[in-house]
Amino acid sequence: MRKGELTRAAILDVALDAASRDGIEGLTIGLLADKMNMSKSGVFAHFGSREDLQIEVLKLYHHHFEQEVFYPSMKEERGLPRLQSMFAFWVKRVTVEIASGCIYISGAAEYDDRQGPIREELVGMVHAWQGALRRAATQAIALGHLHADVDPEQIVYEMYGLILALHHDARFLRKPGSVGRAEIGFERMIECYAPARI
Amino acid sequence: MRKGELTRAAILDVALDAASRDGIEGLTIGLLADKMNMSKSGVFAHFGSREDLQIEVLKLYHHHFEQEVFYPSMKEERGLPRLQSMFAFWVKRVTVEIASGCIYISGAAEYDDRQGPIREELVGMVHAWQGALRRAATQAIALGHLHADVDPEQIVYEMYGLILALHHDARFLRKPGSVGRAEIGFERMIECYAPARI
DNA sequence: TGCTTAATAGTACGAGCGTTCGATTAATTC
DNA sequence: GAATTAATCGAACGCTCGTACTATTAAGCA
Repeated sequence: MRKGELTRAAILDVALDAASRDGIEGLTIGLLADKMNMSKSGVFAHFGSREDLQIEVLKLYHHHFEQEVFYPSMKEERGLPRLQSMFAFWVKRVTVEIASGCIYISGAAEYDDRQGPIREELVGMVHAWQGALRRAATQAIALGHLHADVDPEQIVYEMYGLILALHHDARFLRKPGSVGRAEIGFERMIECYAPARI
Repeated sequence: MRKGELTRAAILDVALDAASRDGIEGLTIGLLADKMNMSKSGVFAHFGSREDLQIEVLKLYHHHFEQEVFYPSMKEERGLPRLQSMFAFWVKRVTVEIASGCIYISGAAEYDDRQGPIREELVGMVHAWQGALRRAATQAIALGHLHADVDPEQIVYEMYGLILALHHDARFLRKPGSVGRAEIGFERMIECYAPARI
């Protein structure tokens, strides 16, 4: 591996950390240069522009998310177990992230009104994750783990809400006990949407 | 009313609009000056600092929120009707805001890691609203409208999650049908937490 | 080791930021 | 209408930003 690729990766690591804290829009080449003990132009040279750097950071975050949440839960058997596993890993990830922040969530707030490639990238990633959740929910319904009348989109919506509330209460309000509430809310939802008893 | 107070109010109106779109941190004196057809220093003179301006904008938003959500629902009778009314007015407000954005929500993302007076102001406002929700939920439980074993905090948590998901899906993802999902989720939660049948 | 190419540093530019200050115009009061 | 105070402007300051250039140093390879 060439040296350039190595530094580039190191910069992206630092950038991901900074973006988790201050948001994608808070990323600054000068700040990265400081943290890397490099010159601004030295950092800049690795990316064609600030926007390219921001998109690379997004892709790196997406990769981490896949590794820590998506792939592990895909090992679980299809249907409800997988859906529960997805939620559990997701909660776990957000819990760890409470000190730093989830870029999907902060990014959604930053780019809900802007347009351009960064927004597109972000929307694509969230769509991908919501799609995975929807598929798992659909399978859970098809396998009879959940009531046949339930709309999978509704399940995705409520799961997302529970995670957003977790991020909000734990990270912004710094309120203890939020993780437990997310779990209780999820269990209650699953119970509620359970198949009709015979 | 002096002329100064009038322009000040006009600036704050424009600033609230801009902050709803681009966030509190996106507020810029130069931008306001442009929109007001004034000089930067002319705008600046009405506020001691940018930070003061931002806090005034927060207070103005809080006032609107109270007028449109809090006070109307307090007219409803205590317990479940009031809680339902709070949710309904809240949904209505966020729905209208989809084009511009809710400052409580975007602010939470912007200031979850910063500190200072703006964060304090924001946290205080959200606390106040969550407190109002908790009181309503507590009353609903006390009046037997909801099951005695339910934790009021859990209800506030889930209501907040439904609204956050609405803001996320409708405003960021621009996904249709989100309002319906918020309502379905709320109704299901109420049903779930209904008092035990005799 | 020497040559070629990659990686980094240094400097500069123009723009926008919040803020200060003195001048100037407009509104209010007598 | 004159005197006084309030409101606004204009220019400037120091800062940080992304980016463009050229020079310099380090790495990779023959």
